[in-house]
Amino acid sequence: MLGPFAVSKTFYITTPIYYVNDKPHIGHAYTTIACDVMARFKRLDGFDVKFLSGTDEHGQKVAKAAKDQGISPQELCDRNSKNFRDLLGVIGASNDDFIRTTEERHKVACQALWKQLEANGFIELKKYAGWYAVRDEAFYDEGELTKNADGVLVGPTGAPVERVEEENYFFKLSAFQDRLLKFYDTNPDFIGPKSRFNEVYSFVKGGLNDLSISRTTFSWGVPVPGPKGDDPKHIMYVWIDALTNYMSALGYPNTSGDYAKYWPNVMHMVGKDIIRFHCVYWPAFLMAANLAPPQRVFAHGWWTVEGQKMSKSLGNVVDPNDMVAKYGLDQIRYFLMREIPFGNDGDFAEAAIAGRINGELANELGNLAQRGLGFIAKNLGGELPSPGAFTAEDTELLKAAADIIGPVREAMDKQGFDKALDAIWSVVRAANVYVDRQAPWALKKTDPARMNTVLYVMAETVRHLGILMQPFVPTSANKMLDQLGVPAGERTFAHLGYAHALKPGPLPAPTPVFPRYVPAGEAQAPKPPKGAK
RNA sequence: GGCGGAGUAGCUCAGGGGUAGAGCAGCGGGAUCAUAAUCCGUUGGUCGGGGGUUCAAAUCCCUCCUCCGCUACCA
Repeated sequence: MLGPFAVSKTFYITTPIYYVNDKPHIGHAYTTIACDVMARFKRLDGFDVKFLSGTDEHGQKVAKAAKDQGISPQELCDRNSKNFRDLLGVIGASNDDFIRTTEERHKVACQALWKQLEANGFIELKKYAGWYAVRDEAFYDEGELTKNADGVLVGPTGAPVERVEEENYFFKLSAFQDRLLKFYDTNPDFIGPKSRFNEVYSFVKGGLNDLSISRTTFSWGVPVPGPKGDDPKHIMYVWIDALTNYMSALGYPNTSGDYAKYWPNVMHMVGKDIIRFHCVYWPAFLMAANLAPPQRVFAHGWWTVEGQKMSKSLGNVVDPNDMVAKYGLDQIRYFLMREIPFGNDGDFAEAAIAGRINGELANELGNLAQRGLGFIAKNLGGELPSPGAFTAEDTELLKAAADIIGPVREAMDKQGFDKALDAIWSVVRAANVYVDRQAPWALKKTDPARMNTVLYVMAETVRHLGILMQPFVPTSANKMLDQLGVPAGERTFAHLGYAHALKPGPLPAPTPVFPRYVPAGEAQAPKPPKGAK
């Protein structure tokens, strides 16, 4: 199956904008790593890629936090936005841009979109009276309220509510039910995984209410544009502000340049908590402005920690900095992409992480490279030998390594990271079997020419694996390719296959690429070999 | 309450009318190039319970139980 992006060869991928009041944790890292893997994969596959991340900086909670700390909201945003920007570096993200909703380019884009929606007749001013919870920044219906133990009226989240009468602008979301359903029908790949598609579909089918899109009770936001400059009373409320970031970063309302190049060839990666906003509101906003909806939204799951929900009160919130320091960056990236089918929830457990690192990265892949390159270093003076004629076994392995990009690409087009790695691992395992069967250490005495061919086939297979693993473990994969002497410009998927095979000659001294992980406090002593007396 | 998903080996999961599968863990063996890694073999399951359709059901139908997601509503 061709992916939705196969036609135009540009690919725009976004993380959500992270709320500056939050502290970066493994969940943020997960979303961003998934985007980064996609972005790197598409670049290696010949796409012109733009990868965006950023921070969401408006709202009452930010204003209040700043006030509590005696600083301006902008100061607070500057400080906290940096935490997320720093995280990108920590996890090796290759983003091309970083957008902040307090930037001028974003204000311009939001106001332009607003004016377009207004001109098209989809915004109206309505008096609204309702129960408002400051803590949740949300209105609740009368029926949703309960009295808590102290007799205070609270919303479904337990947040106290107050009666508020406000004049708000509303977006006529209700007008889009049919158009959205038709859009889903004709774009069955719009939402992944499939189960989320069905949820969104049935939500829209159940009917849509108009959406309040402005606030007058606080001022930390993008001003609503009026006929003569900004409306002094209203600021835009959350989603119309937040979602627009994806277009602000393309230069909207300028529809030439990046906008023309990348929109709507975009994929939004989101957590499952914000799927409705991306799959219902966002396409509706865009349709209302005569713009094309995005091509795909993928909602990923949550991580528990050792089987428990991650929460501040449990004190088990995983700091990405700690994890990277403890296990290694590529190791964490690999674990997060490999452990679960993307879209499912997963468990961030020491035993599982160690198992993946040692069993797969160190033992199977890392050791494969090291046993081959180490052999060449020790027995052939570090010279990659010239191969002789290939046997059926040689050809079979080389072909498997060269052809696996097909299934890998197919998996990646559906964000099946685990499936892609599964496919790559079929080659890793085949290569280890090959080495055992060919036994170059035995050929050393009996048939050195054949030994040379076997070592060459090994090295060439590792070259393929190095190229294929770059999106997932960029540093380590490139280290592998360095050790094979593969030039930096010859590491894309176009260089898979025998046409770009390794040239015999001197290689740098090999060192193991994926160290084994030894849990802190555990003895370094390895378990005794099987059959040891 | 409604809609949807799930329940298969110790663990994580795949399969979806025709002899129950993979990875990990376990057990046995081989190899000794390598990060004590690798390779081969193998134990293990009346496929959530019950009923039905069928020559044949993990698979289709009914029903019940348990878990999860979305959604609605009541006081």
